[in-house]
Amino acid sequence: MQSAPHIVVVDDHGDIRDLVGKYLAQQGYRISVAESGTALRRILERGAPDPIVLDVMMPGEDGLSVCRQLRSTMQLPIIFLTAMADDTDRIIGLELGADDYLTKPFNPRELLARIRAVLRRVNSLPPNREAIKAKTVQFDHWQLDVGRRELIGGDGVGIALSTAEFRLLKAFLEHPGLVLSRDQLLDLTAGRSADCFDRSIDNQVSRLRKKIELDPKNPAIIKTHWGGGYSFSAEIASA
Amino acid sequence: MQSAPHIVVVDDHGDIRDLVGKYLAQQGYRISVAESGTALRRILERGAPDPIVLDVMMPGEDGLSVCRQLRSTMQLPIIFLTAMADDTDRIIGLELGADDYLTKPFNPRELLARIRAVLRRVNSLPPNREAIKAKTVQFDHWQLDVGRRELIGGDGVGIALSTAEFRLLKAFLEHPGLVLSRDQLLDLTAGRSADCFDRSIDNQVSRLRKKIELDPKNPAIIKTHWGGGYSFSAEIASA
DNA sequence: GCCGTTTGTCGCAGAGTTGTGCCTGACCAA
DNA sequence: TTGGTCAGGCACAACTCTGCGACAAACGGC
Repeated sequence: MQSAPHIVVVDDHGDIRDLVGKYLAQQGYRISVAESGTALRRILERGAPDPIVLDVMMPGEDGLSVCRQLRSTMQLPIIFLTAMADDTDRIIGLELGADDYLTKPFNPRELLARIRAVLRRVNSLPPNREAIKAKTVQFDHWQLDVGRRELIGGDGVGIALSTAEFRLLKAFLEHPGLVLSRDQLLDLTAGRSADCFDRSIDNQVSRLRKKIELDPKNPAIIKTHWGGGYSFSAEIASA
Repeated sequence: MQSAPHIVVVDDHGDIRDLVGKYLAQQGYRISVAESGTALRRILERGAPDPIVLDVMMPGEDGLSVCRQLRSTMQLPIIFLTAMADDTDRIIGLELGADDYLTKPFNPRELLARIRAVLRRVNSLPPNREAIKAKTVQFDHWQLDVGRRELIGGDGVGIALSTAEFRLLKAFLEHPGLVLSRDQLLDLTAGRSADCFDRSIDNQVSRLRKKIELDPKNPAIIKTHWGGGYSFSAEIASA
């Protein structure tokens, strides 16, 4: 959680700039807005922002050419806004190196979700599939059957895990001991659903704890790091 | 600490100039006041100040145009004062290159906080992530596990660090030996909360010392530089 | 189409952390 | 030595973060 990310919104419509800017500022981001590619370049001179939200359709220089030009000089995450729901344009945008796109009219919440996803990806951990090549993994008094997505207790009794629980547990097993932020966990659990409220991770952790911890109130396997995230602190042995 | 920063307050209201000027002078800053853009330019001829506090609404030439003109000729931190609580205007200010803004009526303390934040940003140290690419760092009789956010003592016993403690220690490890001012430390520890009273750093240092120093009363690792800040003076080896 | 399961969201209460006030003691300059 | 400023440290308060129960929406099987 470094200092708040800096987002630049580029759109020729004042009302969209207002709406988006206001909403994102409210969410704690540092916002700059620009009405054209030229104005954007002026902002960029004063330091690189984290992601850029860029309208495709603008009079004069359009978003695609701005993107093309930016990409040639610097590595910046770009999220496109486009009025055209036509897939062709989406694909062109992504081909140019956009990290994501959104078609108007859009829900501000969804934009927020995309932005967070992009930011997550930028700070993402390298994957570590090695740890889990094995068919079963042992930790604490459990044995995880990766294929069956099932936990087997010391007494041989199996407990079924839901998809999300299994993904979360796998993310932990692939990065044992590390303190993982909620954003990283969202990323690791293949945060397919563009959900933005990372409190959902809290809930998943809570549910998982209820299944695997002897005493869920005093968790011994998944530890909480106040202000930091969670870590998996049990010994792991793959078989 | 170098010589006190020089702040120019530009507002057409005499009472605000007095109030703000008096308060900031009391805090140890060198203050100039101006009632208009013309007066500001006269002050600027005599040397560039550090930040400018600029009212948006002024008769004649307003703050926005003053800002636009300043930005075209020199690189100066600008903090806007605006009576309009409307977010649109805030964003317009940022678009023009303001570094921060404040809506009237404002708390002088908050203005102070913003000024300090801007000054911190201007004097900020370049980040030095290289030093800590390694997974663990050794110093004194400790070994810091960066991923686990844990200190391991010579006896192998781990000590958990809180988020703020970990950030502070990391800041020190990334700039070993350097005397870091409280402002720089606030900046390095991602001083998210724009709190102005740097005594909080003292407290963090105190808490950290209690955890890592053999004798917290006679600190050997984190040294105090009277009137200057703190420095990390242990040998560091990354593994 | 209905129903059970899963999963995200909300809201509140509790826990832990972190900032602030205040006092004491250390350091520096006359 | 004396006065002033700055740092250390304690304790409290405020704050933020987290845990979790409850609810609702989404999903999938039948």
